[in-house]
Amino acid sequence: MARKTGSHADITGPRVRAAAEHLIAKHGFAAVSMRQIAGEVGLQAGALYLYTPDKQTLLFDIMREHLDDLLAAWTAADPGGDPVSRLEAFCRFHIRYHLDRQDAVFIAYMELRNLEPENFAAIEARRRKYEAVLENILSAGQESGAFEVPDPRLATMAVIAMLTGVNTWFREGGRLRREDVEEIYWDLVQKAFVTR
Amino acid sequence: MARKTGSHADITGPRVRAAAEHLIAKHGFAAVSMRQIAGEVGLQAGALYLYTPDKQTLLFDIMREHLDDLLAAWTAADPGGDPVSRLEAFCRFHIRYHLDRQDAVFIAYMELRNLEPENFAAIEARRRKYEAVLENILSAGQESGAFEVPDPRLATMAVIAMLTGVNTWFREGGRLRREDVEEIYWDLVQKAFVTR
DNA sequence: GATTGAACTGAACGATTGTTCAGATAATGT
DNA sequence: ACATTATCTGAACAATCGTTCAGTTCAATC
Repeated sequence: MARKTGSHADITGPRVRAAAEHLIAKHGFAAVSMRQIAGEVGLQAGALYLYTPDKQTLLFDIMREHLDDLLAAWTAADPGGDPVSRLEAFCRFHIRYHLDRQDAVFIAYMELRNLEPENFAAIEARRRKYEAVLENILSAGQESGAFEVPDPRLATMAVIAMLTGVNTWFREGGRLRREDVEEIYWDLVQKAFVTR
Repeated sequence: MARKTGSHADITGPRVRAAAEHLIAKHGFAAVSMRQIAGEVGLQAGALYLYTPDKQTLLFDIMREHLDDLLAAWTAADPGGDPVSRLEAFCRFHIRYHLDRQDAVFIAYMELRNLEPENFAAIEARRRKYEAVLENILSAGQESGAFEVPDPRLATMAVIAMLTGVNTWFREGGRLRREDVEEIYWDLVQKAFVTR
């Protein structure tokens, strides 16, 4: 038997990607087998190779797409204008976007060491690009006098780590809603940097 | 051949632990084989089972010891007294201690999902104990009026994520010394919480 | 100097890994 | 109705996995 009614590559491809993303986020790249991924989609392992050249590329594509989407989404969300409102927009955007894609975020942070050197470099370049967004906002605010930022590079890493950390504890339906979290974190960031 | 001159379990045991810690931090638990660990120590894989009942326990012991040491070290470092100086001490302690044990920290954060449920619960309990330390300091400061902390639980997670994040970018011999990092982070935390 | 026992080797085990591929199937185009 | 082709199976591959264990070796003990 083969080819169930109405099944097509356009459907199976994304399903493979989604199953891989879910399983890798849950158990880790090295701990997930091609057979597990195939099983989740209802396929035999061999069929996966119609949709990816190998396991490594499957991981790389997940991470690359995540970071490309992230950069594109910020470009669309960036309000421009003064550093203060841009910083607020960035904080709220970062929390919201990352909470919406927990699996991909987790993978992009945890599986870096499973990337081959060439792929690692490609992912790191994109991450630095995203970090540069925040660093530029902080530096601009520092120069305009709107912020007091002793070390923009360090502050960038501190804020990103803090905001991304939300993913480790936030649970839907818990004590706080997303909007509450956004609000409190922005309050912290604003107290730490915005001049009064 | 077997048993090289002067080699004893008291020496080999810690060497196995150290090799495992180093390799797991670098490549991930699932990606490291018992043969690799043994090779790093100059043993055959079978010899490892004189020092650990199985691979899972090797991982668990590394994480458990790390968190037990962390809790003991804070107990020794806690200056007591007013919330402000305790918060400062905690921030500096956390950065210093984590920078000194990058491999163990990395493992304790990244390999949670490779723990069997029972072991996971034991590790999580210790982590919550450590988080409670900071939450208690923040709550005490909030009540005494020394701090303005809108949500102590969230603030705890935010600060720990921010401080632990240092490990992802700090490099010995880089632009900043450890003392500089301590200073700047404490400045951020103090601005965010301490009442003026 | 013989005996003991801790420390380790080396080979083996069944299971599982990523990947390949010839062949089977069913939807589509003619 | 037939041929084509995209899609998938099922079996096979060499390699590697964690773990076990009978046997070897050397240091300490008597």
